[in-house]
Amino acid sequence: MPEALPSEMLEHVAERFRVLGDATRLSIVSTLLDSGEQNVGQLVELLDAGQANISKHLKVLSKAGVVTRRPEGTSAYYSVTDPSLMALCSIVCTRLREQVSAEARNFAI
Amino acid sequence: MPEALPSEMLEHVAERFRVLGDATRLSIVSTLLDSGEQNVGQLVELLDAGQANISKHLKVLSKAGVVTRRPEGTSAYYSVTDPSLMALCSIVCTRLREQVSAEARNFAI
DNA sequence: TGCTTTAATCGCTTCAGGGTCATATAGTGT
DNA sequence: ACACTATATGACCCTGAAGCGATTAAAGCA
Repeated sequence: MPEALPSEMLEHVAERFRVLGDATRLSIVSTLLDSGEQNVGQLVELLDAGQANISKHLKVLSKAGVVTRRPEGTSAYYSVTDPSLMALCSIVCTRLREQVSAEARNFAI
Repeated sequence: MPEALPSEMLEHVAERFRVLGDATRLSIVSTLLDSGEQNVGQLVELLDAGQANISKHLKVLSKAGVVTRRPEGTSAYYSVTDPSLMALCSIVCTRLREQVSAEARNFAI
């Protein structure tokens, strides 16, 4: 019987969750999912953040294989390529909503 | 049309991922999933970690609603109560394996 | 009322990583 | 070659959190 979480993978799985555990990075992937491929400048403007900051986060995301970089001229276009991302986020969102409503029920008691 | 990741939830979703983004915490939930409910002392022994450390992580996990605490005598028994946990971990594991094999293919080319 | 056991908390140190500014690098056009 | 633009990187500061030892708190028992 397979373990729920193989011990050799623990650190890797944690690392993946850590990549997603930052609001700025989530806002980047959210933007890419909503509006499709964007270059760094566009993301900087849309998210109202520092250029260096966005670049760094994009590096983290691309190193993790969440996004892919497509250079074009002096620009770099990024898009989400991780097919599991939507599922992960949607599971977490659903769970969070469940917890909120469960808490509301407890409060009512 | 709903956004992939509602902006009001960004920080909450990130926080949830952050809770799972630690190898020690993952080893705790992994143990609880494999062996069922355990008290703090048992976890300390199984994971060969400091008691204060485990207690702190359990607090984080229980605050996030991932595990539940059941006091009994001077002990405290914890178990996983988040139904989404398995799905999350299994998605990440699968994705990681995909990436590894994809990398292996690229290397072969 | 102590005494023991178990867990939670406090104080502390250390380190990873997020943010920013400044600089380097790379591509484009003149 | 030079200037201009877009992105990446380096240096730095600073906060958050992990880990540890010591202490406290709570439950059970003599």
